Amino acid sequence: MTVWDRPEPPTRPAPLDRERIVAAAIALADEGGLEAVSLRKVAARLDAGPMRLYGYISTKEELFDLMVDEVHAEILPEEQPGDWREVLRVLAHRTRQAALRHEWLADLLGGRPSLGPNGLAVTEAKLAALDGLADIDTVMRAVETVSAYFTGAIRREIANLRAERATGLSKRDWQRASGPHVRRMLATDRFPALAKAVHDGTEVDAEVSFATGLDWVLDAVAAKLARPPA
Amino acid sequence: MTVWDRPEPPTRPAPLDRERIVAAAIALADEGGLEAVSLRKVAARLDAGPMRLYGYISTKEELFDLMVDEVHAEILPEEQPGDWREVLRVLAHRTRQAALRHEWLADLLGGRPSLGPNGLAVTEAKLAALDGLADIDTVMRAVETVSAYFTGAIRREIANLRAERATGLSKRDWQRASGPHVRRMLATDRFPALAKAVHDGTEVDAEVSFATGLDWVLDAVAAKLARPPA
DNA sequence: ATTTTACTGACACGGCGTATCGCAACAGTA
DNA sequence: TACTGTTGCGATACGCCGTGTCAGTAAAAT
Repeated sequence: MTVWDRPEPPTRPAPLDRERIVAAAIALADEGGLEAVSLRKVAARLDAGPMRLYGYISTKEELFDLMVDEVHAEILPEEQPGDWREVLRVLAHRTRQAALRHEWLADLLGGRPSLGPNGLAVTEAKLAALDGLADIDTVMRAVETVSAYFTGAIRREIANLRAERATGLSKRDWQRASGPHVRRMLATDRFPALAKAVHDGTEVDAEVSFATGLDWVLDAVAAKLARPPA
Repeated sequence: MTVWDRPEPPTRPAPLDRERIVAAAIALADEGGLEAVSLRKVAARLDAGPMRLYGYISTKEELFDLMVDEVHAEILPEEQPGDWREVLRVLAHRTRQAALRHEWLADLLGGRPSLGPNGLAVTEAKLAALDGLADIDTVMRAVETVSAYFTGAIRREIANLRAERATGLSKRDWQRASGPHVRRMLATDRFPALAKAVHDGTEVDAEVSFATGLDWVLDAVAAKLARPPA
């Protein structure tokens, strides 16, 4: 039996692993948002049928969890510099930057506990930075408070960014309430303080605003660390 | 032609309005979470075909916006008592309570700007509370910072609550890392600070934890109000 | 060489959001 | 009272979704 008689060995399907699946999903999400991620499309990117994925994940939600954990790897800096304040500040900013790179992260942030290896590593870094500076409960409260702040701030920032993009209004115009609906509402003078804020408020860079609020919260933490609880 | 010959007049479909639609959607979401809300099911509750809703909303997202605005009506207290701090604290707690009543709110909070009448009214209340206590930009920063904190904190609280419910673990057990995966991770001693926190941390009531972090942030705001920015 | 195991992928199911469009009920006119 | 214009309802349909089922097959174990 010569070579010519023998068929080629059947091409085994390209091997799959979670890494490749997650990478494909992230690529899709980066391009078209979370809603562009479907198991069918992820599988198609990997030349596989949708059902193939169920060997690696058992639910679409799990895929999202893996995606978030993957981004947490980007968030964790190689080496931690400086004092606790610097560590928390850097982690907050890196999370924000990750969300600007991967806007879909804003949809997932805080939506489920991050128990993946990278998520845990980030939490570890936060706790380690404060370790020994106060009793454990205060430390945990501090980490949770800072995290809650930047989670919420990032979500709002991305939400506003999308709204601006969708309406085609610049941030300045939006703040000036150029949207017809908001303008009409403000004209009713049922919202005097809001109207004043929109009218007189300075345009602020999103990053500056984020950093300022973060500093306030860090100040608050510093105050509690200095004077441990009664 | 007697009555008996004439058919009854065709029953005109029960009139619809946004209020009834939103109420039906909220009921569905309260029962089965956001994912239980489909235009088809909302319409079915109102004895209507799905397409009927498109006269009142043009997209499912708009329905979500209306739902959020409706809950904002619950959040706004009838009368505002006390000083700015009290106002912000009450609004934060009422938002949290609304999210405990309507857990799906956690999925939507901060996801889009709240420009409905009730959402604007809540923002107005926050701004009005601080009006005149500092320059406008500081006031806005304060409102945003507090809002970011409690948005993030509420999301985390609901996320944890769901995780506990899903795993059947009590909060205490979960904090003790009884989940096999987390326990295994902690055993690797790659997360010493986290392990210590889990092991030595006191169990804290969610509301207390929320209130504590909130007070810290309010302290930070108070400090900035006292000493206006350079 | 044979049996067992594990995995793939085709198919199917039920549900989804929403575009299209014929039709029926009302409002206005003569 | 007949007619006409307008409105808006709902049946149908399209394409997509997540995922259960299951027959087939290739690898591994015997």
